[in-house]
Amino acid sequence: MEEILDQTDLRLLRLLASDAKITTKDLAARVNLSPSPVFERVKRLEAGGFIKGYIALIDPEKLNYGLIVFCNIKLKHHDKSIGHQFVTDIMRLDEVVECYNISGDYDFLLKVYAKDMKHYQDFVFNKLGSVTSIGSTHSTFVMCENKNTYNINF
Amino acid sequence: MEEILDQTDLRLLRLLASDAKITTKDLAARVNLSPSPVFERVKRLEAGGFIKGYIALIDPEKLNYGLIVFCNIKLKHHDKSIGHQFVTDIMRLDEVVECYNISGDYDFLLKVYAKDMKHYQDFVFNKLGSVTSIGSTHSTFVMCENKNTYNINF
DNA sequence: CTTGAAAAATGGAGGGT
DNA sequence: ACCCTCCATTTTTCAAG
Repeated sequence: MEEILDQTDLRLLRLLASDAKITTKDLAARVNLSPSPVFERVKRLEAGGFIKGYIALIDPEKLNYGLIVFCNIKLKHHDKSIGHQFVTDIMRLDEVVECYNISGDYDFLLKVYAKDMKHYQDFVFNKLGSVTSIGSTHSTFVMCENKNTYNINF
Repeated sequence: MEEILDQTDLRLLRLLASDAKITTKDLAARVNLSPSPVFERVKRLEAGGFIKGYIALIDPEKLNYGLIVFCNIKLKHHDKSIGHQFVTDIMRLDEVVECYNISGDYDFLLKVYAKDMKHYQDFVFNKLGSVTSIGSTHSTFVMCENKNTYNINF
């Protein structure tokens, strides 16, 4: 697999990044090629890992998940097994949509979706509360999501 | 538009949330229906705003964007026009993929993708540096992305 | 919801520059 | 190596019941 992308490949990635449902035919028209080479290029981009997958974006608010919280977490100790156990425990929690190991005062940053403050309180007390590797937490509440592109802008 | 979803609708949303390319035929098999009603349900979910769109997930690392930074921002002043100007300015920056108005010590939280530390430094000095509404910033660097589901888990 | 059928897209064969 | 033009197969899409 040759890992060099030309400008056409990049344009295809940008088009697919904003609309996974665009047809090969339309893609072809946008990059001034016929469908066949475009089809092959897209397959190459998929096989090469440039495209990790195609997903539908679901509106959380429509499903009554209106609250986004960034939850900073400090572990009790910093050995490898505790960190691994924490990640394993966190992976199971549906409310947690993202988890990052971070620099700074805290060890992990979670992005959490909750229905409301009551739900979030329940999440912190009952779910995070039973993750024994956690030392302390600090929650930052989102008042407004101003921008989310879901992909890098390259 | 009836805003009540049954279990079949929820299953369709979950299936599409993880794979936008699944065919109506396969969807139908998964929910034990024929393609036609599934097709109609999906159109209803799209029209009703439950599905906001379909996107390809691009691997940032493959495009040499290996650095994720959460950048906390404090504004100089807190009037409406300054906040609005800040959001407008931030929307233009390609490196910023997400922007949230948050509670706590800082006013905004940005998720930023950069090629490397040098690129991020340039972003902070040259791009954020020219956004005059910014008072101060605090950067948190991601060492490892442990989880990202890209959607709520409902 | 089902059947059924027209319109469109996919995915590949074969050939050209 | 890359692209094109067909074309069979599959899928989408929308009637009518």
